[in-house]
Amino acid sequence: MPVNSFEDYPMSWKPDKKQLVPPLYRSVASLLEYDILNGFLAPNTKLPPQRELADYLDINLSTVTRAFKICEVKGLIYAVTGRGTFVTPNIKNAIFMADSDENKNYIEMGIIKPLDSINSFVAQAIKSIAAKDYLENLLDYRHPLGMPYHRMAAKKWMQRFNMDVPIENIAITSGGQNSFSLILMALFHPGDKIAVDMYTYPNFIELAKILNIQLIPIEGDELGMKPERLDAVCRTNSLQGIYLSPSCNNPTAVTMNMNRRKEIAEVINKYGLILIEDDVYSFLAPNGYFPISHFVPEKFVYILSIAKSLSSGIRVAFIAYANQFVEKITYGIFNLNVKTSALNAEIITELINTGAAEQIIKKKREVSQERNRVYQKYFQFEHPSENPISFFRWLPLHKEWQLNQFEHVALTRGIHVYHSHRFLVKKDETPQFIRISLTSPKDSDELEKGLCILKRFLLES
Amino acid sequence: MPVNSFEDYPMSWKPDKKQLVPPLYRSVASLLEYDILNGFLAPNTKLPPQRELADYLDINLSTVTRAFKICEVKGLIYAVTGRGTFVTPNIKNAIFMADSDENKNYIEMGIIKPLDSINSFVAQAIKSIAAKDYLENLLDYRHPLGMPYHRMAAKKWMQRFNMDVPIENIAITSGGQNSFSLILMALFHPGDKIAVDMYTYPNFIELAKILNIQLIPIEGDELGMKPERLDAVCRTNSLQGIYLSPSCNNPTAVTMNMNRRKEIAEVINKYGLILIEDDVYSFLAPNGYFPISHFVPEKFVYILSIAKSLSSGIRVAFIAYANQFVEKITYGIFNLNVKTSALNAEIITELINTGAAEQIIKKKREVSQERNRVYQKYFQFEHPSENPISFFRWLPLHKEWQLNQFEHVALTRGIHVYHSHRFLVKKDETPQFIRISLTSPKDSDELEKGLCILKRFLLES
DNA sequence: ACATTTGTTGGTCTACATTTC
DNA sequence: CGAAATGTAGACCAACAAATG
Repeated sequence: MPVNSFEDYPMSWKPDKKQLVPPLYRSVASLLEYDILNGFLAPNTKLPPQRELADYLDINLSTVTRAFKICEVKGLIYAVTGRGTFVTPNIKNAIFMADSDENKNYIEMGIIKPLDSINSFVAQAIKSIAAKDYLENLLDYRHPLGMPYHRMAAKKWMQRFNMDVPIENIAITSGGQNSFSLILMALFHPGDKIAVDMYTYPNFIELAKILNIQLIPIEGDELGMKPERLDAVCRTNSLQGIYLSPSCNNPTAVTMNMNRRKEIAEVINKYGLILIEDDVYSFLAPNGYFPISHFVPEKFVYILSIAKSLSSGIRVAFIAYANQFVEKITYGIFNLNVKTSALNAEIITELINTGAAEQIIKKKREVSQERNRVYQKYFQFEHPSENPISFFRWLPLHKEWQLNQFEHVALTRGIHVYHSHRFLVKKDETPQFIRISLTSPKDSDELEKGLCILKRFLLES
Repeated sequence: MPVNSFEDYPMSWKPDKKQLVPPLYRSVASLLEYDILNGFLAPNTKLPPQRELADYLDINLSTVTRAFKICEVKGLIYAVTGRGTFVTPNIKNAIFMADSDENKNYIEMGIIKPLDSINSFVAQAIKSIAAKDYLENLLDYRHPLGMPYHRMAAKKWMQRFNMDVPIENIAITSGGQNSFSLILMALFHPGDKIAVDMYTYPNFIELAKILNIQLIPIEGDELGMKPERLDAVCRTNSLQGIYLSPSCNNPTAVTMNMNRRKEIAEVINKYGLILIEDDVYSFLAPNGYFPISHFVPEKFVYILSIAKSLSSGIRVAFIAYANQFVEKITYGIFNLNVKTSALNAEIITELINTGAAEQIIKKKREVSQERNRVYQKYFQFEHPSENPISFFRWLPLHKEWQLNQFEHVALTRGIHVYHSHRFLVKKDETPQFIRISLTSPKDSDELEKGLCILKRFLLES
């Protein structure tokens, strides 16, 4: 029996008690789902406390908890102990190129284009491969992890960035994002927890969400993630992995120095975490740096996408991994993709073996350096461990904004940029930033025009 | 307090009660996991009944249930109501090409090779594309779902098989398996249930296992899955989807006739299931057949891989889907792969638009027909709805075998074939079969040699 | 600083479904 | 065929933990 009458009590959601059929918790969940999906409950609505609902419906508290859990897993609501349960605002923060981006009337400084236009080597490589007589060898089912010759090229390219592993521990995948999918599926389970930087690559965040893997943001300082914070979190939570991009963290542009890498590696080893090291920006890092994976020999997965460095459209990445993951990753590749097209791997192999790859990254570093020089005419670097030739910059925002509001107003001014909330696992009101892509404008002039608009906009607002 | 003393009671697993720390259920689960992973509990060991363990450990029955559930989700054990709980034998049934398959001393009739060797058109297409001046347009980040021109080709190719949808409902993916991953990730949740044929494509089974999606096998007859059985299962269970391959079911080679397709579609619509239609063998089906998707316009996903029909190594598939899935699938592609290489899509587009694709499948149908003629010299078709030009055949086995035992003995005789247990969701002792690939032997002579060995082997054993 | 609000977690009980004998 | 064995599912309660004011 309900203790009180709720007739004139203002509850934000009043499910019809008569509609409840066993199993109760599922019944409640589907009523809630229905009301959210049909717009009867607006985004951000605070739902009644679980106890109150339980009382109103004359069922047990934990029955309501379970019902809410179902909706939370589906992403319909989110709950905060002590504060309450809320309807999720339907925002997708992941960053991808839309199809309709062709004839835009703004300057692109949001997504990070990889300076593909300065690069005619790839088309050249395709032509030279097409002329070869072993073409048909590239067109069958064999070598799901990559042909030995391609894995040799991958090894060589990794060595270029101070990562040295035998080809038995290397596989070819269909790009960086595909590698993340593979690793999260093959080495983790739903419900597992992975440590990430406070500000993290949004596409990794969204992927983890889809796979029900929980990300735990760890505070950092100017040098990146703080080892003592990581240690503290590991001590009280059971984490399974950690995702890092130490060459040039996206979005903060921080390059982690060798000392910090070693400290972080120590904590990783101490708690037996699986390290997922994303080294897509390795070609922008100082030459002598070793990957963190180097110091975590038992539990690393190292991902070297070539999307930013060599070619974005070919969809190839190289991954290297510790011995104990060989079987699971092999099986994961079978199950996720079967294999990556050997033709695509051959193209990248050609670039690496002819030395074209080296020329491409040399040129990209030069152009990016030039773009950063332009940036410094308008804004300054914040601290010395920011990567000086990063493709993007991270600028503190001094006024408080809503994500959508800020990005929208910027667009009406003629520039596309991203607000820091896209990069947060939990959208809190920490200090705000914007990420500015320097490589997406057509040329330095367009970049300068964009930065000029931005500077004026920030001064006015 | 335990009711009995278990000192001299023969329990197959006796965890140390003193090692239990709260939370109890997790503690029990990790003790069990430890003992399985370290070999103290052999595969197929029957664990003590949950009640007995609970009594022995002096904890509640459902605490043990929960502990076992954790291990079951991890795939360490499996439970059957009424029979007991058992340690999972560590068998991977998925079928993939191993790297070491080059110089084998047996005739390959296990995996299904797609007659790639009769096909030099693909290399030709690559050469012609390499010569084109728009090559660089294929090499960037744009058009994550596929360039409009490529989706037009996909539409055209689908129309060839009586599937007609606008290009807004079509996307290019990185092959059939990649499409399954995409669909299971984007449209389903862990714990969801999907109906499948009693005998199902093993790589779909393994993928579902990784993603914690439960497959429910439905009985069939000579025409494929029985509509009344599907209806009965849907009435008592809440299913979310169904996976079918009606053009030529793998492994049974059954082609579903139009009448059965409509009956199945009716049940699918009645219960609002999501249809996953795998039409990789459409090019082997009679010309006038409509896909089941045609009759499920609100809830279909139709997958047209070109791995068997046009080229296995290029890693491209076309998918078409109902309007309501457009957003989720688009977002899923972003998160899983970002995009599929436009170069690869261009190659297939070229094949389709030049008419080479049509020639390839014509030739493959002829060769497959010839191979089936050879097969009929040794064995007969079982019933009229088996696809007469299937790349593989499904042969009843009259003696009872263990999967590994049978395949191993066949190998020592010089032939590689697959036992029906690989295709079962639950390995029961139903009537047994073997799947024989007709297209993997080099030529008809080698096939004949293989069939000869097989026939002798089956007669002797 | 502490009591209050609110969500989370673990353990228990009971009814039920499936398989076996 | 029906009783016994065995696993499953739903609901409830109590202790706990995090946020709030």
